[in-house]
Amino acid sequence: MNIYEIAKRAGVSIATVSRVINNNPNVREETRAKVEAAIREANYTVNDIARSLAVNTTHTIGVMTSDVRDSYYANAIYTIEQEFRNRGYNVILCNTGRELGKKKKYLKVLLEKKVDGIILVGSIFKEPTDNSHIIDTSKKVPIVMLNSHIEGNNIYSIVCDDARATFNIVEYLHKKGHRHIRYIYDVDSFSGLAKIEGFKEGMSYFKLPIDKNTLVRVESGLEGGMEAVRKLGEQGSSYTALVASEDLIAAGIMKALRTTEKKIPQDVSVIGFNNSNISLCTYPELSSVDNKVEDMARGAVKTLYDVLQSQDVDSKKVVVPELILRGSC
Amino acid sequence: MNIYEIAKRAGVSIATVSRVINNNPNVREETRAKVEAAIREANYTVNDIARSLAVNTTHTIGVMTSDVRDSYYANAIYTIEQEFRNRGYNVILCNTGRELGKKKKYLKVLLEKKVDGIILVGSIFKEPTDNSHIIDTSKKVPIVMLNSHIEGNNIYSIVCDDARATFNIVEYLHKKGHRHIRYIYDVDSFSGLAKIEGFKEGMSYFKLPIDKNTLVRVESGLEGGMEAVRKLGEQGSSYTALVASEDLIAAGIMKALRTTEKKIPQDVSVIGFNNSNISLCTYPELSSVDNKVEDMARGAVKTLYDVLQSQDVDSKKVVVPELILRGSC
DNA sequence: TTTGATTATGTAAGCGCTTACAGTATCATT
DNA sequence: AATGATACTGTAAGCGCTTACATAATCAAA
Repeated sequence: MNIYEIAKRAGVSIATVSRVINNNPNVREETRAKVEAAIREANYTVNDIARSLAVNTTHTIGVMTSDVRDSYYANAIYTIEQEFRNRGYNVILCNTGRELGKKKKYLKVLLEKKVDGIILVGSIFKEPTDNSHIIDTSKKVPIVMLNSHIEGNNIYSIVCDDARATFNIVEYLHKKGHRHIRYIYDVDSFSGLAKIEGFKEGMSYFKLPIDKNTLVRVESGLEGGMEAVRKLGEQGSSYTALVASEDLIAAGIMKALRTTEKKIPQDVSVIGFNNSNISLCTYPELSSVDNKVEDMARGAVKTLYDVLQSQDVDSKKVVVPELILRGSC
Repeated sequence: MNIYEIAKRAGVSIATVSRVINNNPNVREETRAKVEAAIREANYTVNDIARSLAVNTTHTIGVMTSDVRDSYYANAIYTIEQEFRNRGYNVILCNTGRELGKKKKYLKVLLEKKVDGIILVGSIFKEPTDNSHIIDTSKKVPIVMLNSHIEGNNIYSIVCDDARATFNIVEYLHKKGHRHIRYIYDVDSFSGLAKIEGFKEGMSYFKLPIDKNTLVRVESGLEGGMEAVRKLGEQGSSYTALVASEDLIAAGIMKALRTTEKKIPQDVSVIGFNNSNISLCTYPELSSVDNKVEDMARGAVKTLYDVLQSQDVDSKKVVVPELILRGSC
């Protein structure tokens, strides 16, 4: 079933059918009605692939992330999908994990599928300092990075000021009288590094002691938090506040602390990141940094959309995080 | 940059270029090398849109769900995406919410985009008993439903035996001596109804009292759980066990119970559904039904893939849930 | 060398659409 | 009635690929 068939049924040319489909005003009302009737009777739906080929645009956006199961990314992706759908675009979802090879392959596929643009959600890692795959891809299609940043001609980014967030946490804890603060983190992502930086800055600004035990690197997730408490116990170093790079780690910390004699928040304060719904499920409720992921997602969509409309846009935007205080500190 | 350009550069015909791109063995090694060199030099990538038009397949699957932010759905979608990617397919993500209108629109778009198949993750609701949009769509493209089911010629489904799960919960609680069990639920989804049914069956099988206060309908999420505890308090009816249709509701229940004099699990047991990571973040840890969402997702992908390969498949598969016992009961 | 089989390459049509351009109605003005 | 402007419709080319079919090259066997 195609445009020719409809044209035949309605007794008009294919150009007219096309005009009707695309709401071109230059069609007599009578003709339009005939065509629409034929479309309805034949249960015809336009072939967007053919259209895409003809007009050289797919109205499809590639969205890459390491893992949608992470609620932080899920939030971003939900918002991106909705916002783009409202603008008539669809989203191809790509879960890349952390392997560079997989990312490269996905980028290639997205180019082949002729997406109009790509949004990278999080996850530029330090290890492969090589971002050439992104640069190369950006030569063919605009790229917006959400909570990551690299320079490039057709690359735009929108980040949360994570460094400021950790700085503020330290500031807050310092004001509350904490002197022995530890930072627990998992991966060396772009935002992960920013958080570490802000944390260190805060510590030195407030003249708080910092040594090789201050930063504790662990596995991701709940397990990581529990691992952290174990490690700290082994080190024997004292602490009154633990800052985690992510809520799930923080939850793991709270869980593990329950097996010790330390009470939250009396003996130790815990603060997490991302303000996910987990922070409301723990007991006590977890203080956490709201890094405005929906705002970032909306910003990313707006930026990319504007680029696609050939409008001028800032190549970098920054959103300001907010520390949400709850029972855990 | 297209196949003609490459053909010119390599001094061959476009057919040969196409053969090289598609790994057709009938190409002399020498020729292949020339073409590959040209492709590399020109930094050419095949236009999959044109290919799709020519071969009438897109290698794209539409995946519809009400909301990826729900960790249950996120798990399903992650698995679906990965499994399909491994088979050379990409996934278009659609968050439909619960509005029928939105679902219809998405289905239309997916047909226009010529997806090879559609997976519906959860969420067939009772209210609109009208599933004609799904039936209609299935006439053009195969549909696999994950944890929902309707009859249809080109419709396949894979469900978890949720009724059995709730029955087993009641059985378990009964064995533990509980006599006053309440069921807290939010929406009337397909699986939601199955759970209710299994619950009722269990209650009557074990001769447990059931009246209009036994089932408590609430809002979704944490709020819903808290709402439930409030309602139960108002009703003044006694209870020693609360079964929630979802972990987040259960978490809300636990949270609200903390504001009362009731202790978990001493005074009241709580059991949730989905075995999400939330169940490990609460205190005590939440018992929950593992409804094998990854298994279902894998099954859905396999089914759809087999259909696309014109293989025979069962039109309905069932996976068996498992009750995971933790500290909350 | 000729032959026939086999392998490699090219030609051209077709996938379903958009759109520039041309052509035909329609109609108010002169 | 002739004219031009305006509104509507049709023709045909082109988007970048695949693939059936035709043709050309290669080579072993007779």
